Amino acid sequence: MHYDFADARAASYRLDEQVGFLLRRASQRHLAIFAQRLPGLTATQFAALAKLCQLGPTSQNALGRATAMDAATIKGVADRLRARGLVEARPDPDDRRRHYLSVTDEGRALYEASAIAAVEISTETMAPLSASEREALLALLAKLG
Amino acid sequence: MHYDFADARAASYRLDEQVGFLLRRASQRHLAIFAQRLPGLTATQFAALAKLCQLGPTSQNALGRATAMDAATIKGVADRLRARGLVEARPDPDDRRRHYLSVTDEGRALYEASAIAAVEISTETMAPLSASEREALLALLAKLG
DNA sequence: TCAATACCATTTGTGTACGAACGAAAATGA
DNA sequence: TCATTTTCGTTCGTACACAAATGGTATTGA
Repeated sequence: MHYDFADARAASYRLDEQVGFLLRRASQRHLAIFAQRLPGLTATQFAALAKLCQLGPTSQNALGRATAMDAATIKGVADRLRARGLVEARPDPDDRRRHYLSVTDEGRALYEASAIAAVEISTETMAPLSASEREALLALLAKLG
Repeated sequence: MHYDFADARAASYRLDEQVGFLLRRASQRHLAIFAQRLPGLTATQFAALAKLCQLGPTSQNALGRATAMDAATIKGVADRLRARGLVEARPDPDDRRRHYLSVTDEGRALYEASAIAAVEISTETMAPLSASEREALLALLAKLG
């Protein structure tokens, strides 16, 4: 049997050295920590809530862009936040395509009560890293945006 | 109105500096590149296929552990790989709970034909980074496992 | 004015991803 | 031997994430 380049290539493929795999594992770690520290609110839901608090009334798609979510994704997230009374939607009188989303008092209260935990979740996720390593990781990930 | 610590905290929360958000965005970037370069096979499916090629016949849950997938998740992935004829399942005579998974000839051929692209996807995902930055990122992400 | 274009929200379908619970089967220990 | 515990595969429910298609609305530019 002759030496097969495809075999050599395939044998040398190391899953645990691929970015995609490592990103997936790191995300799993983060989501597990988030669910434990802030149960009842997912990471994406918190991201949307936080952005909406800071931006003020915003259209649904615009909020999606601000939080790196697809139009179809932000819809589901917004629906769940509305169902829980954290966010409310009103039609835009100037543009009948738009639904303005805004945070309710309850939503703002939950956001403010959760902000500390949210930051702690970030540091806990990166707990295996030193302070300078954490900085480096954030800078490197930001470059991939 | 008195100075409110919660307000200050909430105002200083920066979504785009949180690991979770950056990890999500980096994963989106990676998955988009993967889907473009290797259409018809998802990143998770390829990971399972690759591991199974390297491990040889393996039980479903064991393959899940090797690829960092939940038992419920690996089941769906394995089902789709089996439906496409890339993987086949056989009962383990020694342990009647087990289904041994193994790669078909077609599955192995697809894996070997895709291995180059898989590595290129990794480097393309990290294209905005220099060689040393890529090394650093992989090392930092590995520490979070 | 009218047509092309862009944007908004929604729906459908597929594929992860996890928790929780289940029955069957195996391994362990007293 | 018997009871406890663990493992294996499965199912259900919830929540992202994206592609693609739809229909409504606004903007623009000829």
